[in-house]
Amino acid sequence: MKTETRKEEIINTAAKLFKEKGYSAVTMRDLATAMGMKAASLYNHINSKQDILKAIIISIAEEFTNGMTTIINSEVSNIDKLKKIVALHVNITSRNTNGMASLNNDWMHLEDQLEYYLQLRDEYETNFLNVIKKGISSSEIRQSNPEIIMFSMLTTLRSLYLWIPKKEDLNANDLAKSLSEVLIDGINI
Amino acid sequence: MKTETRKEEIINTAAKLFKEKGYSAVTMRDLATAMGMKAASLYNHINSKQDILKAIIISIAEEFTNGMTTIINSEVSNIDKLKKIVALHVNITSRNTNGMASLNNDWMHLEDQLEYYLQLRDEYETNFLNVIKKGISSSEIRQSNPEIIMFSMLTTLRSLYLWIPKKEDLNANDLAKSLSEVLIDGINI
DNA sequence: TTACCAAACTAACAAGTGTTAGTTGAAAAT
DNA sequence: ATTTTCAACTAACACTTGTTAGTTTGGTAA
Repeated sequence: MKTETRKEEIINTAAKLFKEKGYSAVTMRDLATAMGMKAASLYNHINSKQDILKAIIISIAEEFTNGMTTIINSEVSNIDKLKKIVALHVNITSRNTNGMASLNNDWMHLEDQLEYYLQLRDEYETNFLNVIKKGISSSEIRQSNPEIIMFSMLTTLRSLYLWIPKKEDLNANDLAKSLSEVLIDGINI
Repeated sequence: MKTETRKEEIINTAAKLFKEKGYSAVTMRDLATAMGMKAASLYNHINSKQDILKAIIISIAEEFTNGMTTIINSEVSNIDKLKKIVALHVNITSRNTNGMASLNNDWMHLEDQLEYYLQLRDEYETNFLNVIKKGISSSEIRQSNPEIIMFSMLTTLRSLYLWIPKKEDLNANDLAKSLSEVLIDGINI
């Protein structure tokens, strides 16, 4: 019950392949080859291809939900909440760039868990938008279309998985700081 | 030779399906059903599934290349060049949101044309980055990491295909203006 | 030793894949 | 009136897909 390493190895390898070609284009034989085994052997560890995708995406989505809840409930300014959101994305993405690719690109291939995923995403975006709206109301944030601000921030943050692996020299803290500078100080009053 | 409408219908329908599920997950039978015909009949109009993807992606990529060339050669400030780049994305994306989805998500499934596509993308990003760097040198743009600025702008612009269809009420000019406000006035000095 | 168990294997399946060949009926061109 | 062209069709192909069943192997516990 403690060392589920083989299963996790498979899931991590799958995430890497999914990042390169997408869920649908990766076959169980591709995955098996990458693991150095035969396709049928994978089923000693996992139940189905779909279960792999579920394991990758849902755990990350829940990390975001939990992170957002903590931020929402923290007693700081709305600008500082936005900075925490930036750091949350940098943090989660740094630890699992491959998984983030699946979350971004293959969520629609979720079957049983699709509805749940969409619910989490919806709530997340609602919370995000509320921080921005409150920031505008309280004059922390420049008067501007809050949806465009969120869209701009969120798409940038969602694309971090593409960018972080190319900039290994930049550590997470520095990146979060630079990103906040570009994303937030721009809209800051 | 003038009215290639049937072929174009197939390509546009394919782009719509590719947007929803991705190139690999869309079968020729899916496409045929969406067109109201049998899979084999598609081949009276197109050569292969791969050719459809090529037709979708390469034409858009070349539009971007041409647009960027015009902008680079125009005699305006670097900030105004950035605003023109924003407008270029809004314009191309508005006219073909489905195709933009394929360009963003399925370019890696290009076969013969993959190298060519990557070359166009590389050049585009180099030009984009140069405008930002020059803008910083000439003190039009706030001193900041030019790559992060480009990354932030480009990922937002590349995600427009997700956003434009949801905001039909906003016309292209207004959207370009609002986006420039958020993306550029933030970094503007 | 014996029994057990995790984790690999081979073989096979039914269904689905992109694509080709050849055919048909209707419309357009001659 | 005849031929050609267009755009659909049926049938089939060779291959790939996710997955299951049953077997083998090597190490660990009894």
